[in-house]
Amino acid sequence: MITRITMRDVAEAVGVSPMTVSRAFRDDETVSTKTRARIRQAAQELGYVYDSTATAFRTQKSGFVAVTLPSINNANFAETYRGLSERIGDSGMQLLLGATGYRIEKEEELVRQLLTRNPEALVLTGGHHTPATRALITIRGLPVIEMWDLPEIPLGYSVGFSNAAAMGRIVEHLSASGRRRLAFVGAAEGADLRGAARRAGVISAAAELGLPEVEPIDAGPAPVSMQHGAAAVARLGHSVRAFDALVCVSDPVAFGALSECRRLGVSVPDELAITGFGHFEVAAVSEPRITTVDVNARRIGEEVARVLDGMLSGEELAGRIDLGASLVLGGTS
Amino acid sequence: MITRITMRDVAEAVGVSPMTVSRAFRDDETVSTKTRARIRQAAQELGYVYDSTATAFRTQKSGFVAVTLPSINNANFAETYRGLSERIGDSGMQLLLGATGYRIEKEEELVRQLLTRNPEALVLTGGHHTPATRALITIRGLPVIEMWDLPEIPLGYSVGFSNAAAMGRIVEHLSASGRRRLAFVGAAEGADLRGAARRAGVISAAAELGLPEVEPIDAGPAPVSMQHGAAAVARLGHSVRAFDALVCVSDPVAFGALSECRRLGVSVPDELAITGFGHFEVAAVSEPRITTVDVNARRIGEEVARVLDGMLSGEELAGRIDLGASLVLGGTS
DNA sequence: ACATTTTATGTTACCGATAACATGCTATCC
DNA sequence: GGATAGCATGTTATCGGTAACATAAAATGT
Repeated sequence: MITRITMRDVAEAVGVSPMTVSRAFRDDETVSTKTRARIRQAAQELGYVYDSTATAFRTQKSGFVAVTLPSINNANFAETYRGLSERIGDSGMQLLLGATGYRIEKEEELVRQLLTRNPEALVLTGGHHTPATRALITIRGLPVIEMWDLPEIPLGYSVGFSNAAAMGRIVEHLSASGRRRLAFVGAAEGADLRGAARRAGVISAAAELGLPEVEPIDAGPAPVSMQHGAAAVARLGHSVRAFDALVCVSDPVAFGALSECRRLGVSVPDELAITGFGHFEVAAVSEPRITTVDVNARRIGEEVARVLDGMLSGEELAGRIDLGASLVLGGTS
Repeated sequence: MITRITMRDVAEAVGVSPMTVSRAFRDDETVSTKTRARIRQAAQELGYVYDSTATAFRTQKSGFVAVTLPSINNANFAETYRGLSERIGDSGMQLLLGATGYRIEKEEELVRQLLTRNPEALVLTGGHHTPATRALITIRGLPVIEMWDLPEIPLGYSVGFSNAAAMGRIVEHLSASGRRRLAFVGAAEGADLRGAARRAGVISAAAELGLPEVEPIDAGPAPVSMQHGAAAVARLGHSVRAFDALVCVSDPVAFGALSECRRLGVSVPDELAITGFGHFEVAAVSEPRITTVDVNARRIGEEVARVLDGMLSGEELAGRIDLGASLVLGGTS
C-alpha cells in the first residue's frame, strides 16, 4: 500500500474528470452508459476501492446508524439486531454497535464515543438513560429510536412492548390455573431496569388479582442467565415447594430453574409451575416446554429499521409502536 | 443543528488557534495544563463533539477494525465478539461488525462494504473465503486475523483451534466408554464449512479407532440449532436406538436431541449417549449436563484483540495461536 | 438556418482535523 | 548581559470525495 488509488487515478486512466468518476460510482443517470462502463472497468483493473470516509466527511453524512444493546450475548437482543441489520441495508446505512452491559453509565460512555462518528440516527435499547445521555442527544437534534421497553418520556420514536403488560399475561394465566403462591426470580433490586419493570409488573398484576404477596428471589446481578436460575433454585433447595409458581425474569433463568427442579426431584408442573419471558429457543425445545411470552424480538428490529428508513427520508410516522406480547403456553404451567 | 460546532469555534471562544485545540483534545503534553483546562471547559460549554470522521479522513486512519461473524445469534460467536470488543477498546479501536449468515459469498459482499470504511485491520471467522475476498485483502496489504478454525493456508494471523482435533477428543471418549455405533448430527453436506470440518473429524477419528462407519444425519441447512436437533431425532423416532451415540455438531443441537429423546422415552445416557460441541451455557445447565468440548470462545476474542494490538503497534507476533479445546464431561455420555 | 433545449461533462471550493514546519517568548547559563 | 535552549503556540497545506455552478456539444423545434 505505497500510494492509495483514488478517483483521480481512475479518472486519469479513463480520460475524464474525477467528478465524472464520482458520478459514475453513484450511478448518476447523467453519465453516459458507455462512460460508466469504462469507468467501472478501469476501477476494477486498478483495484480502486471507494472511500466512504471521504464521502462521509464531505457530505457530512456518515451512513452510520449507531445502536446500543445491553448485551450481544442474548438471543433476543441478537435477534433484534439481526432484524434491524438485515432490513437496514436497503437504505444504504451501516450499523455501529455498542454493548452497554446493562448499565446506563456505560451507555453514556458508548453514546459519547459513537457520536464522534456522526451517526445519522441512534437506536437505544430501553427507556432509561443518564441525564448526560439525554442532553447529548437532544442538543444535537439527533433522530433517536428507543426500543424494547416503551419509555414513559420518550426521546423520539419508540418501538417495543410493555414489560408490565406482558408479565400481566403470565400472572393472569397462572392465577387462572389456580396458582397462588408466586415467587419472582430475577436480578437483585435496582440492578437491571428491565428486570425491575418485569418484577413490578408481576407484583402489581398479582395484587390486582388478589393473590398473596409475591416473593422476590434474588438470582444475582444482571445479566441473569441459566446458571443463575439454576443456582437460585439450588439455594432454595426443597423449600422451593413453599411456592406453587416461579415467575422468572427470562426464559434462560426459567430453564435453569427447571433443570435444577429436575435435579431436586421437584415435579414441574405438578408441584411447581415455572414461567419464562421472551420466547427464546430453549423454551420451545426443552422438555417440558416452558410457558413464556413472545415479545417479537425479531420484529422489533425490523420495525426499527422501517422507522429509520422513514425518518431518514423525511416521512411522518407514528411516534410509538407497541408490538405487544403474546402468551405461549408450554408444559411447565 | 443549524451549524455544527467545530474546533474552530472552541478555539475562538478560548482565544487560541484550532491547532492548539486539536492538541489539547489529544492530550498533547506540549499544551500547557492551564490552556488545556480552558479548552476542555469551553468545549463542554459549547457542546462540542470531537469529529472522528474528519480525523479518519485527514490521518488516513479510520480507527476501525472490521469483523465478520457467521452469526451474531450464537452464544459462542457472541462471546468471542465480547472478548474482542472489551479488549480492543484499550487500543482506541472501534469494531465494525458484519454477519455472513455462514456463507462466504455474503462474506465477500460484506468485506467489500467494510473496506470502503478503511479499516485498519480485518478479523474474519473461519479459514475459507472466496478468491475475490482473498484478492481484495492481499492487494491492499490489510492486516488480517482469521479466527475459530485454523486455516491451512492462512491469510495472516490466526487464532483458534482445530475442529478435527476437538472432535477427536469426543470420539475417543465415546469409544473408551464402549460406544461403537456413532451418528453425526449436523447440517447437510457442504452447506456449513465449520460443520463439515467437524463431521470429517468425527469420521476420521472413528476410522482410526476402528469403529464402524459413522452415520451422518442431516439436521437441515446451517445454522442448525436446538429445533433442528430435536426435529432430526423426532424424524428418526425410535429407530434412533440403532445408534449408541449421537455426536452433535454443537451443544444447541445436542440439547434439542436430548429433549426429543426424553419425549420419546429414550434414556440418555443408558440407551444412547449424546455429545455436543462448544461448551454453551445450555450444556452446563441442562439435566443431565451435556458432554461437550470447550473451545474457549471468549479467549479467542481476547487473543485476537491482543494480536491486533501488537500488530497495530508493529510488534512481532506468533502467526498462529492454537488455543486448543478441552473435553467437558457431562451426564449424557 | 438559427435559436433553444437537452445531454454530458468540467471547474471550483470546501467539509474539519492535523502533520510538518515555523516562530515568539521565557528560563537558564557562563 | 547576551547567547542559547526549551517550551508553548501559530501557519500552511492537505487528506478524497462531491455540491453547486458553469460550459461544450448534440439534439430538437420552427
